[in-house]
Amino acid sequence: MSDTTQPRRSTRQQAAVANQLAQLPDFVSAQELHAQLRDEGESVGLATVYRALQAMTAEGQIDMLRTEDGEAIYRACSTTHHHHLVCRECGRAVEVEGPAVERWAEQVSAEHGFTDAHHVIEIVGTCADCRTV
Amino acid sequence: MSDTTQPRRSTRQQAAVANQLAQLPDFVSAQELHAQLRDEGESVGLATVYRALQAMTAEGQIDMLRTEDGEAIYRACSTTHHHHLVCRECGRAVEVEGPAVERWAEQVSAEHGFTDAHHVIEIVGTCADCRTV
DNA sequence: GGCCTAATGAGAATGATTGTCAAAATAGGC
DNA sequence: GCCTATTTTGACAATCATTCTCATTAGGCC
Repeated sequence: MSDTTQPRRSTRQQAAVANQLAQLPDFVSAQELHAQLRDEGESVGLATVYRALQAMTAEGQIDMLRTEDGEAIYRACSTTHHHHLVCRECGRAVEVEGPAVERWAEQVSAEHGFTDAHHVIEIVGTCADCRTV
Repeated sequence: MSDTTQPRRSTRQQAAVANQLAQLPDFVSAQELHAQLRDEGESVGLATVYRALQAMTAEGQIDMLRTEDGEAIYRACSTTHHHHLVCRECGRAVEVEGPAVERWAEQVSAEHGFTDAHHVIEIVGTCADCRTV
């Protein structure tokens, strides 16, 4: 049960989702993405959009995170490993890196006998713009 | 909308929620908290549990964050801050601390003008027991 | 005690997400 | 190009946390 990453079949629908996502600068929810595709005539079933997003997330091709109210949002992601600093008011997200943290995570995992470790870090705060309101 | 913190009326139910939360070392979902209260005979309506948790979160008395699958979980603020190292096979979780990471998170937030920042770190790996299977 | 108003609770409503399963599409061998 | 085994799709039902509704109950205060 290793990550034998068996490639999925390539279909019009999956391509449409990947394409749309690649052209969007910001995070979108599955629902929004589905609506956009429909508006562009590239109609894809809602369940299929969810499945495509799940698959791409599992394969690490896109980033997924949660809004303050629990909705999952997705975005095409640069190949570099990074984390997010999200504003709890406006949802604006900043990508941040932290080599020190990467090392810490590796070390902690190793100390406890864990292998093949991945980690997720989310920092939520109030950004300067929202604070001054 | 400053912290005019107009005090809510104090009721048995709110006290029960606050109390229960104060005695739990870790995050719990509203559903779990509701079940626990029921089991202890201190029955409180589910909607009321949600309302109490919302109010306490708004007043900054407790922390709220989201699990990977979007469920809201809550914890009394005073608990020692720590993170989790979770096995992807058996679900076993180890609590870990990392002062360096805490400092890093604070620093990154400040650099980008974010205030009042909280963070969540989850490390997922395969533990020694599950690897040897 | 009695009044005013906020808080409660039971259940309905909401809304994102996931499951179901027959029909359609893909990859590969011929 | 054609056929077949398998995967993927899509419409809709099902799930499940969370919120809403509204009649009833219970604080706070005189």
